Amino acid sequence: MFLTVDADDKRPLYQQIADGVKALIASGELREGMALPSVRQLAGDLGVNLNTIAVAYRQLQEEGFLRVRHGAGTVVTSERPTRIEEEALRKPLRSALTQWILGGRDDSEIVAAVRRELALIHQKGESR
Amino acid sequence: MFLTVDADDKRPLYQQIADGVKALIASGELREGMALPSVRQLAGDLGVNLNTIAVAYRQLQEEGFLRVRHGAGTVVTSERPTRIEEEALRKPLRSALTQWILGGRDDSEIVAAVRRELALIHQKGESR
Amino acid sequence: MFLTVDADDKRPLYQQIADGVKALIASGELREGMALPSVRQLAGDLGVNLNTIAVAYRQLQEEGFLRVRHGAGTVVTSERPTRIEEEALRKPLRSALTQWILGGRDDSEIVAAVRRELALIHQKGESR
Amino acid sequence: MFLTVDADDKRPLYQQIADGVKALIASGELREGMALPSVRQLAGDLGVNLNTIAVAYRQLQEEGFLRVRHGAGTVVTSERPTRIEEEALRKPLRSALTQWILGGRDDSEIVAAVRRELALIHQKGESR
DNA sequence: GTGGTCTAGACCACG
DNA sequence: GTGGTCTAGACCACC
Repeated sequence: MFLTVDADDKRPLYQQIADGVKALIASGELREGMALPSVRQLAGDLGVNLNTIAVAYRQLQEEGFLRVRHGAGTVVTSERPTRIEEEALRKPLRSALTQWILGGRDDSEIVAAVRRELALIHQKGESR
Repeated sequence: MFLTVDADDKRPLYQQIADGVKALIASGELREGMALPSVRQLAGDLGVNLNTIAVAYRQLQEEGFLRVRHGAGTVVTSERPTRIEEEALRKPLRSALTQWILGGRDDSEIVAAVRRELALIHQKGESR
Repeated sequence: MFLTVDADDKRPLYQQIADGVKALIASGELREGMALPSVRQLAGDLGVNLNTIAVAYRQLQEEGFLRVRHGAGTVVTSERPTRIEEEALRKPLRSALTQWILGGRDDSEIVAAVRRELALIHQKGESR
Repeated sequence: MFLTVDADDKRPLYQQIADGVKALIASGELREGMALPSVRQLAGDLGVNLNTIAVAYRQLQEEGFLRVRHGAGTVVTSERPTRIEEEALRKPLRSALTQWILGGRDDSEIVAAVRRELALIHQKGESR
């Protein structure tokens, strides 16, 4: 579990943690059925409040990524969320691409960066 | 000027407005030297408070996109911010791509969507 | 915390407060990691609106002097901004020196005053 | 007359102009009895509004630097303002020095910079 | 006319 | 508890 929180990040702590878990799932580092650290454990590791972890886990549960089994810890759910509607995915992508354009990149540079980034995301999950 | 604010959006109003202006600049709809509506005017159009617009404009000024001249109006800066370092651009891109992967898309689908989105962004600025 | 606001001062209140905090940091009275009063507390102490303090704190955060943690408090940043380029520092110095010359002082008087002023700035931080 | 206005400067235009004239007087470039350009002329040269120049000249007149002779133009006054009280001079000096300290300079560096700056100010007036 | 600042008071989000 | 956002409305400074 390589999760970190960054005080300079503008996102709230619980969001950073939830996003971090999602990234681990996306990369394949966390697979279906694998157990997550307990709320107490992770809170201790990251040096944050118990509540903060609980909020992150609850959000992930509501989104269907985790299953909390009473008294038996938290595991990555076997049934992944169904194919998400494209409309919801476009907004953050468009926003990210806009920043690249404003940063002075042309389309071919951006597409190359996207390919590079996708490779990096997948690579992490394979190295295990 | 096609700016809108969305109450369901999690971002604060002033951020939505600032992002909207940036998008207009990225698309070429707003070009160097063009005047923006006055804070009062835009506040009236969008149905938000005058101060909210002022905050958005000030942020854009600090980021180098606008020149706010006290007593005169607000115009798009002629000299755009220099090429932004890649590191700052990667985080939001990576985050957006992660969501696409979790949404069940494979890499080729994602790259196609990126190309589509880039075309859409540029298209807007050309229709004038 | 010896911060005051002066109605006769031409600078806006939030700027006076931000400058005051900077002066306390420069003198060493406020050191890395020290907590600042909450916006509500300081607003009450100075008799200004809560928002005015928030604006001052946000500006100081953007300049790298403070770390504002939502839900927790505000502390002096551990890593100070790196060495600032001389060009930005010269303008206000030149302006101040010009006034001394117009006020009828010769160079040796001015240099003596500068030494005196520097000593005063540092002195404050040591008396603790 | 080497006066310029800078749109990036935070000071209002009339203040930049007034400060510029003061700097020319301090350096000796403008001496007692010398005529200043007319309001119209200077407004045209700088590309600013007539009123803006008028405000700057009026401020300089109130401070005793200029004498406006009805229908006969504006000249640098022969009787310079008396020795200004030190208290008024200290505030901007202290503010400028604080910035140098925060910028990472130690006292000897600052004193050296002050000597350099004083020399530069005087030098300008001699080269004519 | 323009933008800038400030207030009082409300409500929300975070830890 | 903390800070963040927003409003309504006031007054000021600039051009």
